[in-house]
Amino acid sequence: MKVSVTVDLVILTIRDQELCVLLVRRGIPPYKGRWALPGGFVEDGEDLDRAAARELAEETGTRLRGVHLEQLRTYGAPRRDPRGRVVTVAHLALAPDLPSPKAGSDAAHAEWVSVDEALAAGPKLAFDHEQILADGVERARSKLEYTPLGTAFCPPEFTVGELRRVYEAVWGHRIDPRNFHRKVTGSPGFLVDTGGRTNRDGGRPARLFRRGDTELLHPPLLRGD
Amino acid sequence: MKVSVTVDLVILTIRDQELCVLLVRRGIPPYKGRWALPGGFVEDGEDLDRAAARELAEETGTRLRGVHLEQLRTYGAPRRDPRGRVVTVAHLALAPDLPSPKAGSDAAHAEWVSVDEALAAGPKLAFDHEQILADGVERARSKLEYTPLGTAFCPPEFTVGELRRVYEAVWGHRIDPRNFHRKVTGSPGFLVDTGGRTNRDGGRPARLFRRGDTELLHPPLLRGD
DNA sequence: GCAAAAGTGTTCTTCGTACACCCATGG
DNA sequence: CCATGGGTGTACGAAGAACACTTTTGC
Repeated sequence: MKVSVTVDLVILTIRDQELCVLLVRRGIPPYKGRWALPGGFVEDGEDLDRAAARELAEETGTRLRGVHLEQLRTYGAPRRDPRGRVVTVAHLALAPDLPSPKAGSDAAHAEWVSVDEALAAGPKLAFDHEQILADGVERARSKLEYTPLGTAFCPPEFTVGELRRVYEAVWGHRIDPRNFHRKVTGSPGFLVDTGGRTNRDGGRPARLFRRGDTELLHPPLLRGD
Repeated sequence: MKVSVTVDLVILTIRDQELCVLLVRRGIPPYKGRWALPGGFVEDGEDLDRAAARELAEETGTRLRGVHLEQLRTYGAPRRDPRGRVVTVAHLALAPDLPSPKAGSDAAHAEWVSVDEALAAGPKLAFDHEQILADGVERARSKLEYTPLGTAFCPPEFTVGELRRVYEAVWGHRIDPRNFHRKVTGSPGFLVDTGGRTNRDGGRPARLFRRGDTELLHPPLLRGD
């Protein structure tokens, strides 16, 4: 049996201290007028990860510098798309706060929406995208515990305070700044001190860091909620 | 673009203190004579999880009592199957030690193979099944840390010592029996004391337990390797 | 009695949490 | 001066690691 295969993207970022997802407004049926996750068909001869990267670049209008992209899960319920059998390989992307999609670009129809708002009661999202978004958010929350992926939400150079506010936005609660500082600076391979300083956050100037090369955190940060 | 979609299964169990995977010997090209993961095409109107459950039942010849089944990852490199574009949704199953596949049954061609042997150097497996198996084993190892899924390898009633030997087989190293005992019996919702006892393991009779209803372990067991 | 496995107690150390306190800037 | 955020020190308690020790069976 032959089916169509698409990739759908859960692209997360932090804007104004809130976890946000990139959504597009559907212009044609089915689900016309509803929000949907960006995505598209896998092309001939194209690997899944490659298709996801292509869609990500098209929708955000950026190169993939510093953006984390991974496969999330595949959704293939028989009637998830009323037009026919479509299996979608969902991917999760974590991106720094990108400039808003510009009018006139490919991504003009895309908008950042607060995750809380997108998942609020009521069928706001097309297809099974509410489930996909919820799975993506849960994956992101849990990956921040045992990987250094919080840095994927930050610009190339960032302060410990900025990184902490990322974790606070994703997990939805306050973290003790003193203990967080000790934890991340003491975790080998997590952060690299650039030697630079900034006072853009106010108060005493803070050290600037780049992400380190570790993939896993030992011991993990704890959500503690 | 239309493609074929299959489900492939990484079915793990413990036999003779070793982590084993169920493999089938391919009788037709491509990769004729090589080992492969069991699997098959997703049928019309069939959900992915349902297809995986059907294949699992067919290959093991058992109902799904106590067997854990979850989606693993999707593999869709353009040339992973020389016959054409095939995307496979791999699933991971953890099963208690099942009776050996009987001659004459659907699963007569299937055999339990040690994971170490299946992943040893040299191209023993068909397609990209070596990668899929490696991903499945890694998923299983890591899930045993923070979920009570070690019990999925055990019969309905089991002793703490039997459960410990499961962890030792999966992680490949010894665990202190005294600390392990305290850890699992003290973890709320992990184990339920049936009141029964057995001396099938020799030595002092051990309490028999059933799995509890928790899905997550707080705090996790640690691999510590 | 001896071997083997179950189960308990104790000690040491590591690590998370809470919070007092000092530092360096802007206004 | 004060407010704001950066960064360090310390004390308490929970949990992991190591291991001595007792219990209950089979042989």
